[in-house]
Amino acid sequence: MDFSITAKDGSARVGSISTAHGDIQTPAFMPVATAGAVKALGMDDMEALHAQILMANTFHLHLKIGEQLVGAHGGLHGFSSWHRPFMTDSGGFQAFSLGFGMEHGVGKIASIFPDEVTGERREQGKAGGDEGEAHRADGGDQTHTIVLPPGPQRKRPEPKLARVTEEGVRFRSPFDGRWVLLTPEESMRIQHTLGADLILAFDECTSPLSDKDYTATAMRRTHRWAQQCLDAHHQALASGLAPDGQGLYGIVQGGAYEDLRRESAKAIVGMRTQNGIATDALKGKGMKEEGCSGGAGTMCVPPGFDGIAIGGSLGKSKQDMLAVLDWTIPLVPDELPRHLLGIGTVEDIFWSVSRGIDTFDCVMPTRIARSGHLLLHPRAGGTPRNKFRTSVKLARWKASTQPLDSHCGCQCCRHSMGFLRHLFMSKELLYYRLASIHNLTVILGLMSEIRDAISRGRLLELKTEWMG
RNA sequence: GUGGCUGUAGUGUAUUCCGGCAGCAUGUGGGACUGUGGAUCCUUUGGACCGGGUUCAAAUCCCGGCAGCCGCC
Repeated sequence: MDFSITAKDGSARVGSISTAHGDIQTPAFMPVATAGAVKALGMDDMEALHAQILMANTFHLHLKIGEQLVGAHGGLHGFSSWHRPFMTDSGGFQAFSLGFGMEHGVGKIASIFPDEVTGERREQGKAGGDEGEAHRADGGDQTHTIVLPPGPQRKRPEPKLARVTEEGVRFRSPFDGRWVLLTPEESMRIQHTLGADLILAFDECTSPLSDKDYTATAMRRTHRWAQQCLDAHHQALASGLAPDGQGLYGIVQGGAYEDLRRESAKAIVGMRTQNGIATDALKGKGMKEEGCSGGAGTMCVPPGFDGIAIGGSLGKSKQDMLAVLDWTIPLVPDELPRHLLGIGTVEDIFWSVSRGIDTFDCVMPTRIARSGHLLLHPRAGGTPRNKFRTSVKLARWKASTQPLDSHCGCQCCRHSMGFLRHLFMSKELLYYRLASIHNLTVILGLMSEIRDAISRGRLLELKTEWMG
């Protein structure tokens, strides 16, 4: 993959990520296609929406069907018949969120503060917080067990478990209960087989409720994993086990702690493959980045990550998240594309793009669609106050003969709100499809407006139009 | 025609025997949801078939209607 910038407006930039399956104009939003399909929508829909790239999920594809079967279809592209770019998540986040975070209702940005995890993890995290290479040989002793008591309202009686060791994450599959071990090498192998255009390093996403000691321990472990991912990836590229041109993003962690975020950004940005493979495939990048003009057969600096993703806990508020971006982005060279994992409300997109983020993936538009919320363009009444959304089930829509946004032009907005509310209340399948189309129309349309505005040097005006 | 059983939120039920603040589920109305969760959570609303009697007090006991179900003629 390759990345080039074509216009800038402040720190915001318009660029293009080129992949084997086409280019992605940035800033871009990736709809999430967890199991290879965007829920409720078809590939024709995604093309009509002008989606440029989809985010699929290693965790689900690995556990539900298995990467071998996907590979036998010719990878994600052949399997799903989506012939534009794909990105895959590493599976690390889900190992925690599906077995951990969701039990407490804690997302990437904490808004509530339930009881923290039990003391066992804390004590061990503290005891192991100072190691480096020393523990790699006996990772078994470096076990962090995260045990979650069932919440007061939970019907499920058994606490969930996620065990983190130097080796990787061991957890119970939420689908069939079996024990699964995910490691950096395994995540890379799975993602190579799935064959997405852009893949992510395997990382540990800590909770916003984790203390600094544990966040630091997890971050440094994630850095060691990142090195393993980078090495495994270049080995696979060289041996042909990974698709040509497949790009690997490193992930910056460090929670909401400034020194940790800076440490992480420097580590990930500066990381270079150590596997010593000097092939033609590797030469170009190393020479270009470091301005080396060595002759054939010589390699000055081995390649690092193709892009940088910002992940993990983004703090306890929007301000915390913006601070994380302000600490991290200046340490990422302009030449690398920057992805912000899991973020994607209208406000977040504006704040992040203006700080130099290039790509987003987020379940928000499609998930809230299915639970009855429709996004509002400013011309249809969207404001930060209403979070640019309305609820389709509000009683006031019951008798409405008007569409949500008569200027929208999407399939959903050809129908009256009264009809849409009826579909939702009746749990008609058509509702999920129409609502998902509408919400993606709004978000992908916003990205298009943003690219256009940056090119014209009027991002601030556009932001004012939307945010007031 | 006759005997028995049953009538409790929009729906399904608990409490009835032995009278003492009518509970639960679902639905309705409002809210939450950020590397997926058609899930889930919070909150609000809403009820003793009708009429009479006994009692300090009736969903509960008694009488009469009405309705439904089952059996018999």
